[in-house]
Amino acid sequence: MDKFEIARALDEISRYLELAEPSNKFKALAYERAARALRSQDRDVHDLIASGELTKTAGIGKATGAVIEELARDGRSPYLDELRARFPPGIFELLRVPNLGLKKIAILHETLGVGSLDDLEAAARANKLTTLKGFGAKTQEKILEGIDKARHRESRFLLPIALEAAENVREQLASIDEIDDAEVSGSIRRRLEVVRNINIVIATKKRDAVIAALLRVVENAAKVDDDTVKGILNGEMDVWFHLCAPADFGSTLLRTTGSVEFVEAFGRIPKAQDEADVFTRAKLPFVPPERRETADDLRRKRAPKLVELKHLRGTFHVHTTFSDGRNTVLEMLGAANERGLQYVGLSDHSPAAHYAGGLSEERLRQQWREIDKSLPEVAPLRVFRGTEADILPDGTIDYGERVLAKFDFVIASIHSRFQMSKDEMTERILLALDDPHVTFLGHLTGRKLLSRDGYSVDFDRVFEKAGARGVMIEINGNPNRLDLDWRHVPRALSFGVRFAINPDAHSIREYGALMTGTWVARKAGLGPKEIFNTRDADEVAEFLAERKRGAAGG
DNA sequence: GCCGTTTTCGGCCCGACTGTTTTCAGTCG
Repeated sequence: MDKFEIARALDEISRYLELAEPSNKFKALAYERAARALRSQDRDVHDLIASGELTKTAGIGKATGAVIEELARDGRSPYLDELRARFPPGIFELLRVPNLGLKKIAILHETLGVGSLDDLEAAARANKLTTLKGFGAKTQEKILEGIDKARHRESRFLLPIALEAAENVREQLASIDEIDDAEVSGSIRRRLEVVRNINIVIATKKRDAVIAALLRVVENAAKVDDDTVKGILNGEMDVWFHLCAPADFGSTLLRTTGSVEFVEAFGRIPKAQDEADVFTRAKLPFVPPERRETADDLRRKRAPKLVELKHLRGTFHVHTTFSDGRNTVLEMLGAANERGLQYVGLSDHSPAAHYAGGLSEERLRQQWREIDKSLPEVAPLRVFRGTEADILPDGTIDYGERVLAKFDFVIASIHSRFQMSKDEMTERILLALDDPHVTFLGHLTGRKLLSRDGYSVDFDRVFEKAGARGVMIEINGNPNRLDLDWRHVPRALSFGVRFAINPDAHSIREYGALMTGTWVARKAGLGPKEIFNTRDADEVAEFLAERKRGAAGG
């Protein structure tokens, strides 16, 4: 096992310990810390073990060290196996219920034997929860509502997860000889941030043979009508296959890509093998799939040139192990280099974000030394020193004037007090936008797709101020956030706001959020010129320096 | 379970909020 797999196992032990020994929460915390300590190690875990330095690492002691050694050597830990055996396999699915944490889950399991959403619902409906210590009528009511939310979300999927599943299915189709062509359509092709099912268009001249073959590709496959087969993937995701003749592939692709409103506005769909020809024959300008949501999307006179991943020359909003990232400064910079980026803006958390390991001034200086040390190894990559600084409840920016002036750029984000009223929240953000050190506004609404609504805010007032102050609004590409929502972008544009596509990367892998962020920008109709990080390193450096001078000069 | 030291126990990150209490516990970020 590598360090990340081992760290995941340690996190799992930690979660089980909160259930198994709720009175000793620090034991669980110790395993969590050990996981974190391991992730932030530069060196290979097997080297650390061989040299005897493992347990000298801060946060890793005798017990956690022994578990790490077992996992590294055997790929399993008897201690973890034992813990798993003590609880029902689905017990952590209960965490999907809002406001239900491990402490309460432990009580529910211990006293009522609750081990799944179904168990929990039955217990709540039987009015059994109110009898438990720490639970009351309101909690029981909220849990019942929460179960509904958890179930509702169960059948919806984040775009990258659904896309990957869909592409896997499409690859399997390649082995079916009778299939001439296959393409993913539906909301996945439109790059909608949350989708409910997979749609795949299949071109074939031998319909019956393909239908027979499809029955083996997905579970519970069944013919809906002559052209449609429906099935289930991995026991959770609905898959629809749309069969058509090769000469009809383009038209079927258009029809099943949707949206329903867009297709209705399109009117009669001419037959064509190629989708672009469908538009030509209908005497309509081609509309990229991402832009096919409303009837208006068809009426635009000129299709704008949409931004593409390859246009992004660099990126901002990247975390490292100095705060809550999982890869070191060098690893994050190296990965950016491998992606062919010209520049990276590192931005770890500020002190107010305690839970995320926000950086003190001393830790900042250490990080800057580490950046300097790493630069020769990642040349010619340019590195900008930034921060993701908390917008405090009163609207001031964490760190304060003296420290903020030292950064090349500042991303201002809200990480606390989400439940303020709309007016209070708006005022808070407006005040933050007035701080001359702020370069970007981070994840504007704080939403987490499928788990948490964003806080309420007066968008127009925020856009107006951001436009006036020249503060760019981040399009956070983290698939869980995708915040700013593409639906709000046109309004922001009308106030002169500019954007940056930021990955909010907490690991090397999460640079992938540049792709999802680009999808959002495309859905919003943005071109390369409207995205700050399509500019080259010199332009960006000049812009940031100029802004800094403005902040200093007042 | 880990760590440090005023070495072998006591603290471990913290503040807001909510619902449960009657002074606090669990959850969240």
